[in-house]
Amino acid sequence: MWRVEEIDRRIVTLLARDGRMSFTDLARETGLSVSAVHQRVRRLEKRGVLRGYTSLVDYDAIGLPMTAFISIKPIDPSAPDDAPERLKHLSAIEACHSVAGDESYILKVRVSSPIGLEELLQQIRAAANVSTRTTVVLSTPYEHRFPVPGEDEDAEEADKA
Amino acid sequence: MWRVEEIDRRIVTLLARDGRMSFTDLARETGLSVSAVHQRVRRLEKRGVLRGYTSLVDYDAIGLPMTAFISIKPIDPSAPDDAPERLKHLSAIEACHSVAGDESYILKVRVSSPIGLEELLQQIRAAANVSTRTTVVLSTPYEHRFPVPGEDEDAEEADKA
DNA sequence: ACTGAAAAATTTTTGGG
DNA sequence: CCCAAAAATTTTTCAGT
Repeated sequence: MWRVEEIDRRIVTLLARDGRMSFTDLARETGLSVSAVHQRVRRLEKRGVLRGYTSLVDYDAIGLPMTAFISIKPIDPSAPDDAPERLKHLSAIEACHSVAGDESYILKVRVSSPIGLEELLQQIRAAANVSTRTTVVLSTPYEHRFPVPGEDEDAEEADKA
Repeated sequence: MWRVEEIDRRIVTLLARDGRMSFTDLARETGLSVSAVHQRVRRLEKRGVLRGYTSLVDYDAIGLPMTAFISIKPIDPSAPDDAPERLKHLSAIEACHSVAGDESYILKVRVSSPIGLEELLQQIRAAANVSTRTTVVLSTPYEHRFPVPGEDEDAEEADKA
């Protein structure tokens, strides 16, 4: 896998901060011409570095105020593990991560109420033949931040002297 | 909190699927005029239902191929709990959720390597005076899906007869 | 790869029902 | 809250370096 270079990285960062930023603004921020950034963005899209764009939604406002993480474990460990396939019709599941550790997947889900969560858990257990462990989210101080590679280094000016 | 009505919900869903969809396309999909959808989108933004827009990034390509969930617990339970504040300067932390259960927060992080994760854990423990429990993500079958309220009901045509 | 500029399309404003 | 149309801006294409 190749390394995304400086100016492309800047474009990706800007679009992560504002997915609708115009090419005009991207050009101004990067010092390139409009057509140059345009070309770069299209290339980043084609190469899959930019996978798409989305809006950030207030889930309280649309009637899904409850978030939870559900860890799942197969009841029959010898059965083929196709849980993601079996669960993907459940639209409440925002994400599905395969993980190391005692359980096999972590799901992030959004539901309308405790009863909605209960029903979802039943559907998950039935669909994938798994046991579940649920962690309810109480609040979310922050989310959807953009991790920048090499930003958290401790001693950045060590080799200046 | 008021209820987002049908057509606004459709707009939100469309923009969740494609955050750069044009007003022209939104108008066609909703059957409204361009200015009507424009007005509605601006209102949804002002009311905070649409919180913003972002690009979906391939973290492998930008040098952050490793994802993990880190659960944290205060070492001194009597100290004031300002962990989110103390941690938010760490850009590797994509999200911070306060949760019910044995631990107090779940962090989602992106790092470049196992060593990067080790260093991040040290920084987290030092900055927030917490113990950590880490679950490494092996792969992500899906992510960033948009949960649609009322999509997972089992018996939808029960009261038709 | 980048630039500048023309052409095409979209966004935003305006005026009015 | 809705539409239609004008005005402003952006996106997209393209010839040239």
